[in-house]
Amino acid sequence: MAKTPRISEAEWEVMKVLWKTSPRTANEIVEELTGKTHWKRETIRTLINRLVQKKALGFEKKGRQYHYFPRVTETEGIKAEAESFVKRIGGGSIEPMLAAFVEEKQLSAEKIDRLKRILSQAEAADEDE
Amino acid sequence: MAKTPRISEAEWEVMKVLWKTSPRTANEIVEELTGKTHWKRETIRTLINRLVQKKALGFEKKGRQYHYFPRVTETEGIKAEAESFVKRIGGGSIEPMLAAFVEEKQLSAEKIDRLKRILSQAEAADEDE
DNA sequence: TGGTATATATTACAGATGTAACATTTAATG
DNA sequence: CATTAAATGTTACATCTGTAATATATACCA
Repeated sequence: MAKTPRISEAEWEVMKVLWKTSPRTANEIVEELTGKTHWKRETIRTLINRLVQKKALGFEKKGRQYHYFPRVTETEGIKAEAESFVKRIGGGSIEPMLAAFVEEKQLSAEKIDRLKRILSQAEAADEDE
Repeated sequence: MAKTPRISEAEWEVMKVLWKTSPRTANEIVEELTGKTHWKRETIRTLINRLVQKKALGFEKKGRQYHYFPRVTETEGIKAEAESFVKRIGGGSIEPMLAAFVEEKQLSAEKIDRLKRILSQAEAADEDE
């Protein structure tokens, strides 16, 4: 798989729309984002175009309209962000990060369980080596 | 506390040096980073100056030299990054992130334990509400 | 005290990002 | 077929980042 392109913060909002449902036309994307953001149509169009250039989005021409779809999966996107985060904090502790998650209440009981399981696996693998 | 300023990727490397030991002179910072990076002295000086402007660093004049020190703690820095990460992925799952950590082998058994404990606490708090 | 070495300060410049305006193409309608 | 409305495409411009080069101030030595 090719390297996940670097997706900026504003561009991410566009990706999220398409990760939810795709393909979608530019207008549909604009509609979804107007209300969530204060961006003008043309701003959103610029973001879409940049994402196409970066090959994070693809499109299919249907008559006069383009139907956009992601070429990077949400999981790939998140993983790339996570890696950049890890690289950045380097040796730093990741506890403040988990703490931030907790504060933001991003963690349902179910999610917590899944995370614990991931950690347990890591622990087991650790012992192996 | 004032808002943590936004610290770029390259700037983070400078912060990390000072989080390890501070205060330090520009030359000491340069010395530490030469070898780790390929940056020229002047590049590093630029980063330092920008960080001072952003108030992420402070300094004390000692004769001709400045002695720099962080005005943002490492924990604050990590927390800010984490928040930006959370905000970015929004509803997305954080599992790929933990998976990335695991892959990067950033997690010692001890760390894993601490993380599990944080998760357990979150779980408990969850039940409370 | 004037020159030199060494710090710091100013300026540079290209690419990425946020945020749009303006221009062009083309499908649909009269 | 000509006009228009709606897509898409091109250009803009300020700020932030990465990556330096050049200029200036100043402490110390001769």
